[in-house]
Amino acid sequence: MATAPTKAERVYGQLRADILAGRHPPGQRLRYTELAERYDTSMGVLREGMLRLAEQGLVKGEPQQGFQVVELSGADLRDLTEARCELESLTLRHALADGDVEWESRLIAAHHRLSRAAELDPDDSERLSDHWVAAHAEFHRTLLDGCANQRLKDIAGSLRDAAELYRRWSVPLGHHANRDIPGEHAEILAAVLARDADQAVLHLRSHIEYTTNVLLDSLAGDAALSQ
Amino acid sequence: MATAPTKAERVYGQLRADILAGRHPPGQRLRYTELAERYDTSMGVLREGMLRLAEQGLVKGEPQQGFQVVELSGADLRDLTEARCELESLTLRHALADGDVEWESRLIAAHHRLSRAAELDPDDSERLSDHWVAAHAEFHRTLLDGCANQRLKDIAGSLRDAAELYRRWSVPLGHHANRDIPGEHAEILAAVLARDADQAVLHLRSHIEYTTNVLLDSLAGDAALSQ
DNA sequence: AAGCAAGATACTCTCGAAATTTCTTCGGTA
DNA sequence: TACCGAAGAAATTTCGAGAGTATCTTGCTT
Repeated sequence: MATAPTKAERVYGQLRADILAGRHPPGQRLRYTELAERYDTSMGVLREGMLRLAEQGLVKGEPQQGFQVVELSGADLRDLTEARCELESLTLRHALADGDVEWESRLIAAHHRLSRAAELDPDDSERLSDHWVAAHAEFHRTLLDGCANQRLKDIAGSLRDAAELYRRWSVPLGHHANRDIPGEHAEILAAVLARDADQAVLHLRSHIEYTTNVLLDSLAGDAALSQ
Repeated sequence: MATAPTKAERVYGQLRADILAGRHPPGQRLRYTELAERYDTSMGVLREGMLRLAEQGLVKGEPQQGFQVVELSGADLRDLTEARCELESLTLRHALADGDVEWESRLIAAHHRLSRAAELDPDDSERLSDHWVAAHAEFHRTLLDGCANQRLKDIAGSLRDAAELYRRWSVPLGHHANRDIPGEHAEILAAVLARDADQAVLHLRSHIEYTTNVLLDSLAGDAALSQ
């Protein structure tokens, strides 16, 4: 059959993508009967997927009360940002130490694709375009990809996914900030190509923290996400 | 019923504990029919547990070929150790910055319990005693527990679990090394109580790396684990 | 010896029953 | 009348067994 990847895998992937893309809002209860119809599958397969996502921290599950998408909170965002800054800095330093010309080439390519992608959704100028989001994720993934330590890369990746939820739900409120995101990416790239680790880490950290500060500002007025 | 925690939870916990304790050797295939009898449950709940463990990286699963305990390799141990050194150092610094007297007290208590625990199994002097292993894990967990950032603590904890597998399977080969483990713990504790971050991190790193070097030496002769 | 087919084995998925939680209704009391 | 609590009903989650499907093994043919 053409079903080489198992059905559980497909459902898991769709559920994960839908959460990350914001099609299941934070805090929303994930009921089996609803989702079983949406993803055309049975409860068992759904349960497997939700258990996996719970293990990743993308959904939260209590013993006899089902699952729900994790809630967003300013306190967690601060923790998350701190962890990301530390982990991405660390991994980037390793990438600069380990990465070869092949890696540099892929990074330049990813940067070029990102720089040519339209940032805002053509249909809804209040939201980021899916294409740009994908290109952005790919640039940052490639940035750390030079690191030879797979575990560090995996951890940084999972933290980045967690941050994606915050970005999806808060950016529309803060994108007006007068900010040169393409310029920030260019600075990171230039420092990497110059093999200047300190400078590269500095730019990467402020890139990460800038986004968080914008989000925290926009969250500040939102009681549901306070503290 | 007295079964407040769900059955899937119980089976998952037992399976995880059995793997960590070495009752399922690395590389061993985990067949449903065997385990269903061992844990007195059905295939469905077993599958859920294995999927969760796969997400953690404790078992490996291919689409239509079931699951098996992860293989050990020197290369992965090096990556793991590097990651642990970085993460535990980082988290320990945060703990020293955030931790209060309550934390210090718990750490002293954990250290005392560890220092009074018998290191070797009374029945089998080639293996570490379960009691000592538990006390050791608790000391290291408490050491990082002062850190206010839950995400950093979780990551450090999961890396520590992964390392536990290596310890379980390699220590019998290397415990002859002339090493003062209680002294190493005491040095870490003293530096923490003196609030000397640099010194504490230094001792912690060498504590972690020492164990790995012993393991790598013992793995070197074992072809199955090379590279 | 290599290739192929049939049987055996193992994994994946669905369906339905059991157990638990949550919601609703009803009666009592201040 | 408003509020609190208990009992029953409904909804939801969890668990288990069997059908379906893929992979591996065995033995035969070329």
